Amino acid sequence: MNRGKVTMSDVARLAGVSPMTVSNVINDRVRVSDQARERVLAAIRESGYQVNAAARNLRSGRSGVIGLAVPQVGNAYFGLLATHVIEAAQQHGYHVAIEQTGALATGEAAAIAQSRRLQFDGLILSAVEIESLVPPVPEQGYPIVLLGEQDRAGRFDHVTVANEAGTAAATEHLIDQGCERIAVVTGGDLDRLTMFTRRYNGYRTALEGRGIDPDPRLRFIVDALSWEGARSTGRRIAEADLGIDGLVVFSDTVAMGVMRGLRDRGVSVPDDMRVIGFDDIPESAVFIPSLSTVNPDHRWKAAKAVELVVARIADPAAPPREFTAPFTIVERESTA
Amino acid sequence: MNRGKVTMSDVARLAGVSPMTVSNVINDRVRVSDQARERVLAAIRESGYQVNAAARNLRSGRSGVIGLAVPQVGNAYFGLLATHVIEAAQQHGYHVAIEQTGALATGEAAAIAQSRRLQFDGLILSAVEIESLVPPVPEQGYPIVLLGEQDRAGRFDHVTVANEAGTAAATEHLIDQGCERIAVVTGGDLDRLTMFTRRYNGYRTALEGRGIDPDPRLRFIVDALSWEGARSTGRRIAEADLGIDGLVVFSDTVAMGVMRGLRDRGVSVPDDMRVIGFDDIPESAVFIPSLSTVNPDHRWKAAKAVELVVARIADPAAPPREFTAPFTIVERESTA
DNA sequence: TTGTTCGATGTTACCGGACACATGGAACGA
DNA sequence: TCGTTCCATGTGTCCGGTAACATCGAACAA
Repeated sequence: MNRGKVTMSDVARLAGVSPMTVSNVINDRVRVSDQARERVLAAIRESGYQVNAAARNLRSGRSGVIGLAVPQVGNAYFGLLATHVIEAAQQHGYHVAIEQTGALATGEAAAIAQSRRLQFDGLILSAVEIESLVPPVPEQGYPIVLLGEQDRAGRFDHVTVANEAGTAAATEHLIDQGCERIAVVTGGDLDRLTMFTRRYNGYRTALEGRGIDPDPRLRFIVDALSWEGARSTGRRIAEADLGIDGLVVFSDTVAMGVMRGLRDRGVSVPDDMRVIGFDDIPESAVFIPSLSTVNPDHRWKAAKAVELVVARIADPAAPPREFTAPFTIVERESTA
Repeated sequence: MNRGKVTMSDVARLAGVSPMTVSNVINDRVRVSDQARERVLAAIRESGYQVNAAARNLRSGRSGVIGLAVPQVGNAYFGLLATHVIEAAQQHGYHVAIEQTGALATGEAAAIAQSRRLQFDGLILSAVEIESLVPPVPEQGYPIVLLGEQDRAGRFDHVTVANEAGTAAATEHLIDQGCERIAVVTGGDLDRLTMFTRRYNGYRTALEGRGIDPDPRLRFIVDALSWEGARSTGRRIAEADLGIDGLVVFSDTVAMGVMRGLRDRGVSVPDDMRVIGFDDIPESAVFIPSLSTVNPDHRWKAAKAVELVVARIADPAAPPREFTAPFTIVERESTA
């Protein structure tokens, strides 16, 4: 049993055929006689041959790997996403390599460049700053699928979630539960049309649809996109003393941090204040109290994104497509 | 600005030098005159040249990528680990590709094979089943560093956590807080010397050290390594009605699931029962109640693992080394 | 002046596959 | 019997870099 240094020629010699026949057997390309095939397979087994991905890649121009760039792998939401993407990619015969962007425009640009450099056949980019990339995405012609975020310019395939409709439904759920002073927690600045803005708009739309006038004082921006940032925001909300009895939060992780902050100040969920999140990460069902949320079919999203990348790899010239994942409202203790 | 099809020869032609000089500039290999270097750099900028990783890899035999294989990326602990490994690898000029093993022996074997096939220069394997691999790890000679788990046969470099000592300290902390009937939650079967067994042993050792006779009825095996499995185990513990007032759990995620199960049955933490976990994932500080736990310096672990893999890539023949991460006990609400 | 040395740069071959095309023999029709 | 067709397999080349070695000119010593 040799150690990785067996080449195709070695196998060919062992099997008494030409290297090309070995290649044909491996890739199942053209018809090979059963006899030759079996001799080759035996030789492969015997020698422990493994194809050299670099060589194949160099010649064929394909690596069989698609990149997945997310802000942070440590975040529960992205971890969940990654799991599903890996599964979906497997079904298409692709391998997934995960990148981190740090939720920065520079990180996203770097991930795109890196993805090309490492010969990934395509990239699924869970972008948050794609709009602000300067120059506006230099990498035309390279298969990129945006996940989660939309691309106003329509340059990319993308799979998005029902940001507005989902948040609106969440807000309505709070209203249905009897909440009358519903606050919202969002992030970033609202000048740009980011995920934050879209979800905030969903909140407003729902209130207005029910004849409630949105109170600007009830809009809270997280101090930072971290556990601590969410927690301190929760404290701030508790201290604001604005008679808030319902809270719409743009993500489950932040919602949990906020609930923790509320708890720090003695505010009880759902007795004093009902809270609903967005994402339905697994932790949400376990948290105390368990968190009501919007579930944007993760598996569907991942499968669609992979499907789109694979299609684009096959046909780089096709017009970009857009899909929105279906969602459902999950009712749990936090809004009981 | 061409699109990724610029080769080194193109750059060379543009700069009026030979491809080799371009290569030398890029890799900073031998002395190149400042004049030539600048012309080459200008040509690279102008043409938008990017090295073809596949070609470089094929010729040099190195990819600059190290693999990180973990049971599931969706798990908070492994997500955290991945974050730190990515950071540490960056400092050594390496890129990280993440694999999933599913915590299965077959998955781990596949990850090793895959890692070689994809030309990763080395692999950091967060293994749980490495001992049961048959044949006992076929991939000698390939740089593999085990993370978290030990390797009894001493075949691999590994970075482990203080499983026994950490759990013992956790148990002692409960005793110090006044607990008298301390149960333990572990996983898998205890016949093999897995992480579960080691942590369980730490629990026993601590009890015996304090003159307490371990009661076998106070040993609970999680129903499954999932949120639901942990939760139902928590319910089971509550229903057991064994006068338990302290609980040592082998991981934070499972501890949270268990606390959720306790809560389902009306058991209050820490009033009725104190709970301590292991890992100190970020969520533990946010959970309600916040979870006391053992913190096995994640950053240190990741940095060490990367350091080991880099060293092994440099010298495959060096004798395997072993390191144990330092730990601290973090006291929070769950044991207050 | 001429030979030596040394640093900068060019030349050659090769890494390990896969594509395009060439070849050769069996099967078949006329 | 001979030419055609077709299928299985082999040959040559190239993918885009880089290691090893060759070369060339300037600086220097004798």
